[in-house]
Amino acid sequence: MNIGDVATRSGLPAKTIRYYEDIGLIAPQRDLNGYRRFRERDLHKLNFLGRARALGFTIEDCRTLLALYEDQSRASADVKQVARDHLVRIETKLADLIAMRETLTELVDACAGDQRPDCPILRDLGGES
Amino acid sequence: MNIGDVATRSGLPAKTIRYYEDIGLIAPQRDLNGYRRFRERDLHKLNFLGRARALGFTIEDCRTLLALYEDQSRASADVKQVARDHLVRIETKLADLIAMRETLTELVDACAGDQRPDCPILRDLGGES
DNA sequence: CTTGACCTTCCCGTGACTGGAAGCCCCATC
DNA sequence: GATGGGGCTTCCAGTCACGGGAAGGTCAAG
Repeated sequence: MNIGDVATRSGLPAKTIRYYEDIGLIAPQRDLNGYRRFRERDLHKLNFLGRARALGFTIEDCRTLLALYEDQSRASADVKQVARDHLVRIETKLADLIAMRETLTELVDACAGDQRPDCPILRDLGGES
Repeated sequence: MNIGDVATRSGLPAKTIRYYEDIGLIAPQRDLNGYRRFRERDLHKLNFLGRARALGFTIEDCRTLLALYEDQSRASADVKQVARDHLVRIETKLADLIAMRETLTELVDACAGDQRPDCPILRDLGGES
């Protein structure tokens, strides 16, 4: 398979796949003409990466997870720890976003949204609450 | 006031304040020695920016909001639109994060987290659901 | 006069890509 | 055999909102 094929089959942009090779997540072979040659194993890794990224894992998390995936003597505790740490990051972000949403919703609701200049949103941002 | 003073009083790092000048959000005067000289008005703007950023508005949003703030003939509808657009972005991110949290929570709960290699998290990422 | 805290500019790095330019390679068609 | 078009390659630059750190000027205190 060439890069275009794995791009289609993995759903990842070719650019991203090249990037993943750059940073050492995958190591496809090369044809004589310099083209990357992907095997099923590479495609499988890319799918793994796509799913992990979709769950919000960082690239470094992905590197760790991929190593654990390929390590038959891993302890599931190590995998679980990576996932749990990530879950904590997600919870933190969620809390931040929920707080923002609450404040913003209040402000938006309080704003008339007409032609007049008077605006509770700007009053709040300006510190004149 | 020098930059250190406004940094303390606004809660923004000096680096950030210089950056805001770079991109034209503020325009403090200069002393003869080249030091930035901030007046109350500048500090007020920085507080405005700090609050807007804390609500997750992008820098470009902040630029728009600041312009509206200083425009006495603004329509509150314009402010409201910026806020509402931002709210939509937040809702989208929230939905994404909540979906991630759900999947991750399920996977973490299903993982024994012991010394054995068997792991539902890796099975899922590997596509062997 | 020296010390140390401040200030200045400048450049590089972050994360995870994305866009684009310049240039091969391969296959099909005329 | 020329040509056209699509796919592949590398490399460079940009994104967003700063942060780190170097090299050097400035200022007030002791």
